[in-house]
Amino acid sequence: MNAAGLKKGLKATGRRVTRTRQAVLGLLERTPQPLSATEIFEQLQKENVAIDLVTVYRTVHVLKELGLVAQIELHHEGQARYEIKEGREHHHHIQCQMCGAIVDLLLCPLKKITKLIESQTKFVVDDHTLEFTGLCPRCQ
Amino acid sequence: MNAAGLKKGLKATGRRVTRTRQAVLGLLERTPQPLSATEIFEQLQKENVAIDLVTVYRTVHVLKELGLVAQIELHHEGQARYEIKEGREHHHHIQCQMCGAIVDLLLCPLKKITKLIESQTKFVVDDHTLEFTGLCPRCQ
DNA sequence: TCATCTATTGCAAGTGTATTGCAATTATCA
DNA sequence: TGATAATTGCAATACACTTGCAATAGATGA
Repeated sequence: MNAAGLKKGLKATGRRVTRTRQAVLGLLERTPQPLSATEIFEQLQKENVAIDLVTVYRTVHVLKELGLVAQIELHHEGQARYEIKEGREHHHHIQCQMCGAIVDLLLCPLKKITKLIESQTKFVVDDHTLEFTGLCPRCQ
Repeated sequence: MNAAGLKKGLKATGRRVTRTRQAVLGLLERTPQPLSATEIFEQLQKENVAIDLVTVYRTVHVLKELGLVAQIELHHEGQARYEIKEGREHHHHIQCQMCGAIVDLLLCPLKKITKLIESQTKFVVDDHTLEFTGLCPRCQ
């Protein structure tokens, strides 16, 4: 686990290194798919890590602030998911509408398009979301 | 108002032409921005159209099924918005993170990219979401 | 026009995700 | 080790949206 990065970030912002923060970060690091707060909660329960769902929410919030974790919102899912950000390229996702599987897309095609949008709208673009849905090879 | 389209769609699916359905469609047609269910509810109240919030939700659901209205979900807004679909090109939006203003983007750059993603992931892509956030000219 | 049938509506209650207040707990540091 | 302040768990709350059911109101045929 990126314990050093976690510790450094927490210290730098006057926060404490706790069991639960380490457990949540550790779980996200060893899970390939983005997890929802509920999934984090349930998985840690299974692993006998005592943690409240409220604490999961507060923890992912902190991890986001430290830049260690990214929050993603998939199409019509009605809940946020979290994944490790540190050491990974900016990317997007595709989700199967049958089985719910989530796969990373390794390209983000929006850099050029962002320039175009800025000149068209006179906005200063700060961020974007891009998510695809469809059928995965198994569910076709 | 596209009363003909509404009537035709409703009849074709064994549904009834009601005051509330006409009122919701009419409001969406004369409002340039996408509206949330609560905003539809409040605006119709102002106009002395008696309607319950529950009915707004049920109505936009029907209008979506008829293909007359599109549901959009902006970045971190936590609520869906609805806009007229009929007669309009497929498009996306940019929202100002200061004042909340929503502006249409007149291009969708994802047709070519969709092909690429399909060959990369072996998914069959069905839909996508793409939303930008930033600062509008006034708020910069 | 009126009666009948059934879709639609409003109200109340219920879901599910996420947040907040506060007292109890625990990490940190002298 | 003991003081102090951040963190946690629990209960309550907020908010978007949905569901059950009785009352209402379109649609249809006589």
